[in-house]
Amino acid sequence: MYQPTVTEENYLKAIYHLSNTGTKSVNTSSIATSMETTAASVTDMLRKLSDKEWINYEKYKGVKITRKGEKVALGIIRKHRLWEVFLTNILEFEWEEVHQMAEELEHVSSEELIKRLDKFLGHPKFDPHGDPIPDQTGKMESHDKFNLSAGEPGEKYIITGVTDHSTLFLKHLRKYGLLPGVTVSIAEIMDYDKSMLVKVSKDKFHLSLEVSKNILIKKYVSSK
Amino acid sequence: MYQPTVTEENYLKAIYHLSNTGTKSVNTSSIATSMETTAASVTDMLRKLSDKEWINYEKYKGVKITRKGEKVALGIIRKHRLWEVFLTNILEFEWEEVHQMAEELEHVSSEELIKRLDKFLGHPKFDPHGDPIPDQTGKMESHDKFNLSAGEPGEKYIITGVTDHSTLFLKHLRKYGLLPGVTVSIAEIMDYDKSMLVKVSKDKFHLSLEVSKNILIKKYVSSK
DNA sequence: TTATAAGTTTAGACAAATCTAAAAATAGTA
DNA sequence: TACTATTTTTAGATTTGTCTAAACTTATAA
Repeated sequence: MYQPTVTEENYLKAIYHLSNTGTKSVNTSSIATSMETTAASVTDMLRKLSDKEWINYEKYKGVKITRKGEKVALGIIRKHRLWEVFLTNILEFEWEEVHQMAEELEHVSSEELIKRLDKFLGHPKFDPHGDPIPDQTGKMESHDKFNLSAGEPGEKYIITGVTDHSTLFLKHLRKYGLLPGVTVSIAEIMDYDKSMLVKVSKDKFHLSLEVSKNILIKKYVSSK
Repeated sequence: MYQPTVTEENYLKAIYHLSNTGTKSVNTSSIATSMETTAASVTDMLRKLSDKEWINYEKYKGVKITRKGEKVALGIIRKHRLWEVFLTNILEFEWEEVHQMAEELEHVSSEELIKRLDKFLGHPKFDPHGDPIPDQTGKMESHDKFNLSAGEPGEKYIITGVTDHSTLFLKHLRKYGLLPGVTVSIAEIMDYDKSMLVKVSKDKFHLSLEVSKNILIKKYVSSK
């Protein structure tokens, strides 16, 4: 068993996310893009990760994360999301401010620290952006989320998360009060540009497709 | 203005501590010892730190930290000690467990994070080991501490800190309940080996010189 | 005051993570 | 199918922080 370096942890996290989010296969250039580095650097790192059995890698054939690698990635993601909860709930940061800090805090190594932090925070199941927090074994909730852009006029939904985590987008949503847990109902969808009119408590907003595509929702059901 | 690397931060912290704690000048080998590295590595680093104006360094002449360097060091020490308070007071770690975790947390860069952590903790003036926490400008309390080994029989003192921060020593002290804030009175000092009999609330303990030398105290004065 | 010891610096090398430029392999298309 | 474009890998360098071994300074002592 090897102890991953900070860089290796970041690569594994990126590969994990690309494996689970994107539709296309995880190739060298997609990793390079997400890590903001060159394809050559990625190739070097893939060999290292493969040597340590965190990924299966064959030259020119792309990458598949192993069970071991997934365990490392989920550990980092767990830390990241727990620290995000700490930063918003305890230190009262806004949800768009916490990502960068959590990127650093996630690499603090102590397992006992994260165990106690989890307990202190009351074992939260979701981070401030609605992303599920893996438990110590790597398991996490994943209620069937779908895009607000796929919602239907007249229906009521609860916001459960976002797919764009950029500061700019999160700030934009907060302006409308469109946060996880909030109830929205779709008043109208425009045929022309697929933009929609939504009702949030007493306010009505016009959301572009660009925006609605990046909001995750679940069906509204009264009582829980 | 440069942004120090983690390694540079650790060197500056070590140099700051050697400048303020030890009696002898800060030379290459003392830094090497405290950083657990070789003299050659230290020489390389001293040139870098000097280039960035965090120290004044002349070959073969030793090192003096600059105002700028001191500011960096005090920033790290502030973070370290605030995180130690967080780990003991909020996450309920024991005082001998927190040092290693704080060594990692101190390098998390956000100034705003540390500002909010400080506020959340109630602007503590001392860490769990009794060491003063610098404020944002680098100022800190420094009430005239002295060694328990220099105390006098019949006198009453309050423990204010320790000079040995090792886990082993801290665990040892906790066994006796010898923590910062606790009142001790010296019942007797043995001529032969300078060991002492001390009273802590209702218990009496025998402390070797080795131990009493590493406990910091101040005179007891009733009411504050 | 000269010899030796102790401490410090230089020289040269290495590992990790990165880069650019060139070569090789794969994919897309006429 | 064969040519071209895209993607990926290799080769060779660079930077940071480290090392060992040798050379050099300063301190100590006969």
